[in-house]
Amino acid sequence: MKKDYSPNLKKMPVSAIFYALSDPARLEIILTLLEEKELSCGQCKTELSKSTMSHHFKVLREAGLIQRREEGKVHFISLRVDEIEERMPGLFKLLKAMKKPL
Amino acid sequence: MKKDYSPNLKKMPVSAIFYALSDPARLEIILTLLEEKELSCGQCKTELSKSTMSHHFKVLREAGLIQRREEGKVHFISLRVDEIEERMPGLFKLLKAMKKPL
DNA sequence: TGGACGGTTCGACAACTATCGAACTATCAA
DNA sequence: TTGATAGTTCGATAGTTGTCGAACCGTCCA
Repeated sequence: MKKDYSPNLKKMPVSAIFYALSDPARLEIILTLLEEKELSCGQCKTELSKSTMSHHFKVLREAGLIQRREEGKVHFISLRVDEIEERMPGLFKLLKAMKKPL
Repeated sequence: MKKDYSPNLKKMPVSAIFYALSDPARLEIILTLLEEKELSCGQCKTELSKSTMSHHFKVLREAGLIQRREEGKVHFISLRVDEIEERMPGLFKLLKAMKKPL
C-alpha cells in the first residue's frame, strides 16, 4: 500500500485551490468524494475519457485537495479533509451546500 | 447614477464563481472590497495596467461577484453581498478568513 | 471649445487548458 | 506466459487566459 507525495497545503495559494474547483468535472469528483469518502478512479462515472479524468485528478492532487493511495492495480483517491479545513475553513460546508448548476 | 446589467446569480455555475476567484489579482480586489465596501476602480492599487485591471473587473462582474455603479466619470464597484451569500452560503466568511498566499 | 481624467475596448501575443487517442506501466488472473 | 484490467503519460489540437499599449468614449472643468 503506497501513498504518494502531497503538496503542503499551508503554502498552497488559495487562488490555486479555487482554480482546481473551477471546472464542473472536478467539482463532480469532489462532490462524489464528499459522499463516498474513498473512490477508485474508475468509479467516477463520467462521459470524459480516461486520460482526461486522469488529468483532472492530477490538477486536484497538485492543488492539495485530494490524495492518492495505490493498492494493487487500483488507485484510490480521497479528500484531504483536515488539511483543507485548516487552510480554508468552511470550504467543505460550502461545497456540501452547493446547488446546481456546477 | 446608472447601474448596469448584472447576471442572475441563481443560475450562475459555481465553477464560474470559483474561476473568478482563481486569480491573485482578483482575490486582492475582493479582499479590498470586503473592507472598503465600495471602491472606484482607480483606488485598487496594483502593479497591473489599467486595461488588465479592467479585464479583471469584467471577469468578476460577469461571474456575478461585483456590480458597477457609474457616477459622473467615476465607476464604483461593490460586492453583491446578499446574492452571493444566497448562492454560496459561507463564501464571504471563508474569504475573510483567507490567509496568504493568495 | 478644448484638454485632462477615469475607464473601457481592441488587437496582439505568449502561455496555459481541456480534451482526445495511442502508447505505456504495473498488477492480477487464467 | 499471455492476456486483461486500471491508470498514467505523451503528443497534438483547438480554444482560453492574462497581459500590455494604443485607441477610444464620457464627463468634468478651465
